[in-house]
Amino acid sequence: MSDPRPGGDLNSIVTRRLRHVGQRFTSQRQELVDVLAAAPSPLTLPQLLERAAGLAQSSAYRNLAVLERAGVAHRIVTTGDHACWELAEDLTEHHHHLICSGCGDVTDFTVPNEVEHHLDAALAEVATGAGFSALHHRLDLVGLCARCQ
Amino acid sequence: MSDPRPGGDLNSIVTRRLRHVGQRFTSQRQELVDVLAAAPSPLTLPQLLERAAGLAQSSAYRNLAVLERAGVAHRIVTTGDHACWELAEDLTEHHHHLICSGCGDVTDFTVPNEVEHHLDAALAEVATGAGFSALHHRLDLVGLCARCQ
DNA sequence: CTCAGTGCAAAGGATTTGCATGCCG
DNA sequence: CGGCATGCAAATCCTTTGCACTGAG
Repeated sequence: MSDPRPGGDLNSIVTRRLRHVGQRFTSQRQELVDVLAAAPSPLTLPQLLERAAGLAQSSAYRNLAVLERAGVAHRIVTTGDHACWELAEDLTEHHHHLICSGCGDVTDFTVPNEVEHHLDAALAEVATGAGFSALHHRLDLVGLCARCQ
Repeated sequence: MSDPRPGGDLNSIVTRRLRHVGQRFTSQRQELVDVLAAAPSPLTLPQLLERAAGLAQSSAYRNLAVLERAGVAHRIVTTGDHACWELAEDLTEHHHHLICSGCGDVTDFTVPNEVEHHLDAALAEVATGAGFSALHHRLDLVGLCARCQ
């Protein structure tokens, strides 16, 4: 909704990241980013195609893959048939997902900073102990949404 | 490794749960459960087939689906090609996953009770606020394992 | 004898890829 | 011009399903 970041800034960040992996910021990629930025929740490929008219399915997949390699988009695997896509977390803000096991819908949520900090500290410890270099964590709440109960 | 639950007990729990959904505890299902119980981490279907010799692929998929419906096994979707399977959480103990984005390997880990409690409390609050009836949460740490760094 | 369970082979379906064309730089 | 980007159609590959057979109760 109320995005703290001016629209032009997002574009230049995306441009930079794409260039960093040797890719251009084409109009199709622009449209995908716009649609993802406008959505309140991650979108499946069919949902993306609905909102971004005129994109070929294969090109959408290809461009999403490019955006993911560039660190602009992020793919979420669900139990549903399709994967979901959202903007990379550092382009939005750290959040988590409510996943409805009834209808497969995904909704964003956040937890208090204090909880996040506890979590981060604990995870950092685990990662170190396992010789694991952590990139990010993922916290989902699985259950039934209001409509599916 | 050192399982606090006597082997026979697991069997009778599984038998009961299967019966509850009108299914038998066949030798193939027994073998799947055994393999899952012996594994230190979730297994993909190919890994399951390696360890449980002589199972037809389709039967393995079918039986895993049955075990999942019975609440005995749990399917984990990863970014990798195959889904992973593990025993239901109430048959093991609450844990989380280290997911290597290099090789796709999944390793179990736990966090201190105190952190879990903070988390549970915060999640319960979120769920209530969203009219969401939570079943369970999922916390994964994504990064590179020791071998892939 | 009956019916769930099983194996094989074929179907399904999301995602990927090959190839010819269009367009930006 | 050269090479990336795109669209279409075909290929991939995990997973599911149809069908005939086997085995437990």
